[in-house]
Amino acid sequence: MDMKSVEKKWQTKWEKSKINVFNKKNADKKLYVLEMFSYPSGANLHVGHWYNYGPTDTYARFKKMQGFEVFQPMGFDAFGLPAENYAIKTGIHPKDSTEKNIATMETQLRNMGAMFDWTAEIKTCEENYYKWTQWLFLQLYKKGLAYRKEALVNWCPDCGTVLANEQVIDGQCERCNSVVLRKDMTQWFLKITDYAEELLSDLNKIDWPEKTKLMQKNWIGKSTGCEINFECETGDTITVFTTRPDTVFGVNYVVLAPEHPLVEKLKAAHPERATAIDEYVRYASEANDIDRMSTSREKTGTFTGAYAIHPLTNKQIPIYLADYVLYSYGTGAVMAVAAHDERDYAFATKYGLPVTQVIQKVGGETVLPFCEDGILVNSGAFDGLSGDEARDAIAVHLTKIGKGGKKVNYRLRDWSVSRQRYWGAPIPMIHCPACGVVPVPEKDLPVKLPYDVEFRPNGKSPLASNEGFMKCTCPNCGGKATRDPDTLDTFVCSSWYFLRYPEAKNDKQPFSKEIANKMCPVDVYVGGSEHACMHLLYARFITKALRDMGYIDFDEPFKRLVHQGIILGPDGNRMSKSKGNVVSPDKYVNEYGSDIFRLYLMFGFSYTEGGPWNDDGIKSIAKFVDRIERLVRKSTEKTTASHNDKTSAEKQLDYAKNHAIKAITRDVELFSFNTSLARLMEYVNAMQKYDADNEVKNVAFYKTCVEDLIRMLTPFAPHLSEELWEITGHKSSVMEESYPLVDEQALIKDEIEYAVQVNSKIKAKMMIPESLSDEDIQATVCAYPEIAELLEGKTVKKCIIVKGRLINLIIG
RNA sequence: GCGGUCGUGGCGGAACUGGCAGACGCGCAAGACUAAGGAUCUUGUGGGUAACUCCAUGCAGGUUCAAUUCCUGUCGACCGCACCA
Repeated sequence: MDMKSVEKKWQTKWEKSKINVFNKKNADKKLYVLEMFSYPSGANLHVGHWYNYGPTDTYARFKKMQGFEVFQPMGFDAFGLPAENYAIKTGIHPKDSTEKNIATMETQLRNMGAMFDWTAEIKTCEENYYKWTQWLFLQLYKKGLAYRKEALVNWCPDCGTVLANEQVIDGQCERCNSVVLRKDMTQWFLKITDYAEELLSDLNKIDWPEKTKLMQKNWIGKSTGCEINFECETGDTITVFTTRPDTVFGVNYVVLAPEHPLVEKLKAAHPERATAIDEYVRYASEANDIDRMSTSREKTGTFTGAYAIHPLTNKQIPIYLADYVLYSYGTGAVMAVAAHDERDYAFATKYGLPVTQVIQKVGGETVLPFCEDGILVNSGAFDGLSGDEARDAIAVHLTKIGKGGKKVNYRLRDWSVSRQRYWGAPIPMIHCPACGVVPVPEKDLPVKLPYDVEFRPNGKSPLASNEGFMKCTCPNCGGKATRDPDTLDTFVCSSWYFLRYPEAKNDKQPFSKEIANKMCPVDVYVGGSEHACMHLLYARFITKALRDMGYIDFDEPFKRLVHQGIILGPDGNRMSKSKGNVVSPDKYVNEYGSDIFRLYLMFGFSYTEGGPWNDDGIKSIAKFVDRIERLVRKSTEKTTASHNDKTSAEKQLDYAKNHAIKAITRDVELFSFNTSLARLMEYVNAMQKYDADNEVKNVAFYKTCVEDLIRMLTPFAPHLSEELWEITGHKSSVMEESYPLVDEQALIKDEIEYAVQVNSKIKAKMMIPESLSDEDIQATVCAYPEIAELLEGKTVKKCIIVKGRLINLIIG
């Protein structure tokens, strides 16, 4: 079969019949199947795209044949750094290169033959989309979920620009490998931390891979502990956070992060330490990410000269600065318990500070630092309590005396969304000298991204140098004002796109509440696991925020999530141009066609595992397809020899068919495409055997077997199946057929083969009638000559029967 | 360092809630049809052994009538987080 022309033929027919377009009339049976949209980076689809989209399309088609009204849209995550970097290198404008790439990728995606509903296409870089991304930002601002603050950003001194976190690889610039520095800049943040608890607890509600849920859980990083106040000699209070209030009697010193605001006051109170403090603060601020983040780095710090008062013992506690304490977590200050914390122990040992043991190991010698739970000692009234008891009792006591109390902290930080980059959605904010920060009125959206901009990096936002863009009037007072020169992180664009698809052309709203509630959440979302703590977390946050603002009624964007595995290069490494191990799908698609290529992707790998590319098997898939074609063509030949009853051969074939239907129906649901195809192959083998062995067939029965085969194959090889369906004399599309249902009757066998074990070793196999009771089975087995021989002179102590599988006789 | 996933033939990979390990396919071998076959079909194929049988799911133990599956330890690969108090 000439797959090229067959594919073209059916793609054209599908296009004409609008079979892939979602039919709103059937919305009550909707199933929203979504693949993560692509970034239009290169011109051609790579194996990863195919591996994501091909098998998922099979799932979608399968569900459609089961009667669901499937909505499977496709679009492009078109803003972002690669296009801009490419522009910096080549001078080709990001808009031009992106549009060109999209055009090519669209063609390739159409040639793939997936049932994407192209009427719902989205491109995030188009005005009719980013207008609503800006609208989203304004709603978050109104709700108090977007705010501005000074923060440290990644700064590449060689490129002279700010880098996104994703552009920093192991503390280095991904482009020039310079060590990235930290720089203070005023940035927009989204308050994802407001949703930390719900983002954590709602993980229980969603059908996602456990691994991904765990990654989000760790990323959110809830820790339950206690805040404790230390009165400082300056009259200020240092609040520390600890998960180990049970060790509070062992506090040897208090540590502030070098960025802590109290540092200035302490310095003023202790001029003799001013030089040392200044030096240390400078040292800490100059440390780059690699050094600062390394756990093996030697602890450093300096004494402030000041003391705090221990809230329970009233002892004087020295206050230190050290950069192993992070300003951005908790209160930016900790109580150091050298005896029971490895870091504090290392620091105390280095600076000759005392180490006070307050926890004793249960059953064994206590070796310091001892960081596990034990029994309290040297802790006044709390002596003898265990860890849990002590943590509770001490927290309660601290609350009573007003020196602290229980507290929950999260590791999750607010989401920094300002990018000093050109190719993104402009932040719809205006800076007015008189009124301050003023949001752009919604009626003025979109804030258009100008085309003529010098986007080569010079350390400032590219838009800042574009006067036409920057100059504006304040919507509040009408005076001269300037626009925010930054653009939004592209993850903002992709945090809500699934809401837009059902109404991609709506020019009045981003989406309507009614349709969003009907179409969403996404029923099955398929994409790579690398987005676990970025896109997938952001989308959950935005969904919850929109719900709280009353725009939608559901809590979670993606009900079920599946990650495809990664196809590696033939050498077992990740595909990369520099390694020269990139496999291009085009070569195979041209040679074998899109159906065979996707069949091979499904058959050759375990979908969620992926693995090294190997094309040995692709020919075998081509052979498999040939066999089916021959079988189908032969079945259409005129034959007069027929009979109407069901012989045992037909019963066997019927069994094989229904066995395959049952297994495939179960396995496709689990995204287990390789086993689904294995069952389909078994069925084809059974048909071949029947065809070869039976000159005289039950023609009517065989015809349904052939037609069911085509139906069963349709989601896996849609073009081929349409062609075969036509060959068997049908005028309609096979995609309008129902997926065959299991006839359970056909699966009932008169006799089942049992494995017979004696003392857990297999001794025989025998056929046993289905209907026998356990007693009868045992009697039958014991009477079987081979077994009876082994039983001679022994008694059967126990007989274990696993219905339909195995019998184990324990004798002695 | 912490957390997680995974180790099965020459290869890709199967094995539902513990129940006949190796489904399906590749490769390989033999045969058939052939002038020929890189086409097609048939048969065989975990390892050792002449055979009865024995040994096999990274390694070492344990639980069980029964372990690829559960538990403990250990080695290796991969992924995520990483001074989070």
